[in-house]
Amino acid sequence: MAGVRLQDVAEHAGVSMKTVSNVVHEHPHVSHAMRERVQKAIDELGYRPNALGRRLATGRTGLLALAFADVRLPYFSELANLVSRAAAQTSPGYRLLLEETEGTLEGERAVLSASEAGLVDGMLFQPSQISSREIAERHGDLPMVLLGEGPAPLSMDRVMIDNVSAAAAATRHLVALGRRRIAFLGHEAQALSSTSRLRIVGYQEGLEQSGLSADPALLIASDEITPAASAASLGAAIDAGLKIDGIVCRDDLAAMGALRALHERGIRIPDDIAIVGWDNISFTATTFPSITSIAPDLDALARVALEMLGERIAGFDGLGRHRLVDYELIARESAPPA
Amino acid sequence: MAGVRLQDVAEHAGVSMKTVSNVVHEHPHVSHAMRERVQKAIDELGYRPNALGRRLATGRTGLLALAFADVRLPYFSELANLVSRAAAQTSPGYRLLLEETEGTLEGERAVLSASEAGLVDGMLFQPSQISSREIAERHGDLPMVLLGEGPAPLSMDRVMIDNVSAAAAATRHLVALGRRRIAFLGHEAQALSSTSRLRIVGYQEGLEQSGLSADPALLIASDEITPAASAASLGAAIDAGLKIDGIVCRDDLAAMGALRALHERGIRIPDDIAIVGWDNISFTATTFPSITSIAPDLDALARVALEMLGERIAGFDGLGRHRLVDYELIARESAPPA
DNA sequence: CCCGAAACTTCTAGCGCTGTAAGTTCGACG
DNA sequence: CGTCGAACTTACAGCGCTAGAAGTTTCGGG
Repeated sequence: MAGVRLQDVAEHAGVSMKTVSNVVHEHPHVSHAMRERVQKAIDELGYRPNALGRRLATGRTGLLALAFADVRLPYFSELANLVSRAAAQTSPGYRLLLEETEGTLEGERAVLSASEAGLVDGMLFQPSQISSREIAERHGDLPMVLLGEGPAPLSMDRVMIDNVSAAAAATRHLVALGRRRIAFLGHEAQALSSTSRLRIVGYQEGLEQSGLSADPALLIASDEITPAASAASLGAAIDAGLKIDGIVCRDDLAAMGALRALHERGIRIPDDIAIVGWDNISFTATTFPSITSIAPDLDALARVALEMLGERIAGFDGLGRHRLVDYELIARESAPPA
Repeated sequence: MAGVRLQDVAEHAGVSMKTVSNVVHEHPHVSHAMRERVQKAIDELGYRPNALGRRLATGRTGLLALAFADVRLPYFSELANLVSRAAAQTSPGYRLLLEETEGTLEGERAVLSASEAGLVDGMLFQPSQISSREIAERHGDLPMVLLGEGPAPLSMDRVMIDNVSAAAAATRHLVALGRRRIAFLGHEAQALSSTSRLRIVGYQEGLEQSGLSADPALLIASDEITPAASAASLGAAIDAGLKIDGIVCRDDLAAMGALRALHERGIRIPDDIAIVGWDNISFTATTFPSITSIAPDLDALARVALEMLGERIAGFDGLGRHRLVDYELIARESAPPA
C-alpha cells in the first residue's frame, strides 16, 4: 500500500494525473463514468494523497502551531484541547503542532524564530517573558495571534479576558460574603508578570470599589507558580501572624496550595477564610472544598483567536486587533454565593 | 523578507542553488570564501529554508504524531510534555503533532486512517477502545509504537509498565499498613478497559500474596473516569454501609475523588482509610492529604518509545517488541511508609 | 453535413529543495 | 608545458501534487 502515487493511479485507470486529482477533489466537470473508473483505481491501489506534495503545490500546510509555556499546566491543556477541536472544525480544517516555551525567554525566542519557514500556516502564541518589541520583530511574516494578557505589540492581534475587571469582581464577591481582610496570593516575588500585575490592579480596584483600602502587607507572593510554593508562602505568612478572612488567588494552582496550607493548620474554608481562584480548571470542582473560580470563556477565546488567525492567513494585513472575551465567576464551596 | 527562496539567494550571491544548499547544510568541500559570500547573501535576504520543499525532497517531515484520549487528563499532558522534550532532543529532532481521540472508537479510527499520508514520519499511539486487529490493519505503513496497556497486536511495538505487578505492590503497601478490607475504586462499570482489568488482577494478586482474599463487593466502579464520578460512587458505597480501611485507586483522579468523598463524611485519611493512587500526577503532592501513588517511569517510557519508533522509521521491520518500563510507589500522606 | 460551443481530459509548468552526475578550475607532477 | 586528480561548483532531474492552458470529443443548430 505504501508509496502509491497519483501517477500510479492515473496509469492504472488509464487517465491523466489531473483527472485523478479532479476526482480526488470532487471537482465538477468530471463525467460519472470517469469518476467511478478512477475511484475504482484509487480503491484498488489503496491510494492516499501525499500531504507534502499537496502542501507544496498549494502553499497551505493545514498546520497551526500552538505555543505556550507548559502543557502540564491545566489551563494550557484545557486550552489546547479546545483549540484543537475548534481548529479541526474550521474549514479548511487545521491540526495542531504543540510548542512549549517553558515560560522562558529563550523558549519564547526559539518558538518565534524556528529557522524553517512554511511548516505551519499560522501560530497562536501565549507569551510571557519576551518583550512586545521582540515579538513584533521576530515573528517575521508568519500569521500570528497572541493569547492572554502578556506582552503584545499594537501591530498584532490578541485575545484575552479583562483581568482587571475580573479580579475586581472576584474581590467584590469576597466582600459580599462579609470579608474585610482580603489577601492576594500567588504572584511572582520578583519580575511580576503582566498577568499578576493586572490581577493585582483589579484586586485593589475591587477593594476600593467596596470602600476598603488595599494593604501591601496582604500581597503574598510565591517563589513559583505552583500549588506547593503558594502553600508554603501562605503558610509562612499565617504562621507569622497574618490575620485574613479572604484570599483572591492569582490562579487555581495557588488556590489549591491555599487549601492545603489552611487544612494543615485546621483553618476552616470558607468559614474562617474564603477563597477565590482563577481559570476554573477542572479540579476546582472536586477539591475539598470545591473552589470558587473566575472562568474565562475559553470557548470564545479559542473561537475568536482562530477567526482572527484565519483572517490573517487569508491575507488581512491591518493593525492589531485586541479583543476581550467574557469571564464568569463560578461560585463553589470555597466562597459560596452571597 | 517573505518568500525568499534558495534560488534568490543563489542569484544574489551569483552561485548555483546547490552551493547555497551546501552552505546551509554545512557540507564539507565548500571553500571558506564561498561560504562567507553565500552566508552574506543569506543574511542580507533574510533567507529561511522552506520546510515543505526540503521535506518533499528528503522524504522526511520531522514530525511525529502523539495520539491519546484527551490532553486534559494530567497523565497525558505530562506524557506529552516529556515526549515533546525527548523528541526534540533526538537527532534528527522531531516536533509533535497533537491528536486527541476522546477515547472513542471513532476517534481512534480517525487517528489511524487520517486520509493524507506522509505528513508525519511516525506515530506514538495510546489506544483504548479499538481492537488490536483493527490497529494492525489500519495503521498502514506508518511507523508506530503503542503506549500503555491497551490493545496491541503482536506485530507492533509497545511500551507499558507492569500493571499487574504495580497494582499488587500498591495493595501490599496498604496491607503493610495493617489494612485488611481494601477496596478497588474507579474502574468502568461496563466495558472494563484493559487498564482497569490488569490493575484489578494485580489488586487481587496483592491481596492473595498477603493471605487475604478478594471480595467482589469491594470493587467500586465509576460511571466515568473522573474525580467527580469516583467521589459519587465511593460516597454511595459508604453511605450504603460499606466498611473499608484502604483503597487502591485505578488512577489519581479516582483518588482525588475519594479524598473528596471521605472528607465530606468526616472520615480521616489515612487513619480510617488509607489510599493509593496511580500515575503520580503532579497534584498528588499537594492535595490534603497528599496522595501515595504508583509512579510509572514516564521518562523511560518516552525514551524507549521514541527509540523503538526511531528504529521503525529507519526501516526496522521485525516483529513487535513489547517492552516494560519501571514504576515506583511514592509514599505520601494518604498511605505513608509502613 | 459542417461549425462552434460545451463538456471533458490531457499537458505542462511549477511549488522549493536535495542529491547525483557532470563539469570547471587549479596546483602539482612527470 | 601538457596532464591528472583533488577540490569545488554547476546542471538537472526529480520528490508528489495542483492549476491553468491547451487539446479532444460530443452535440445541437443552421
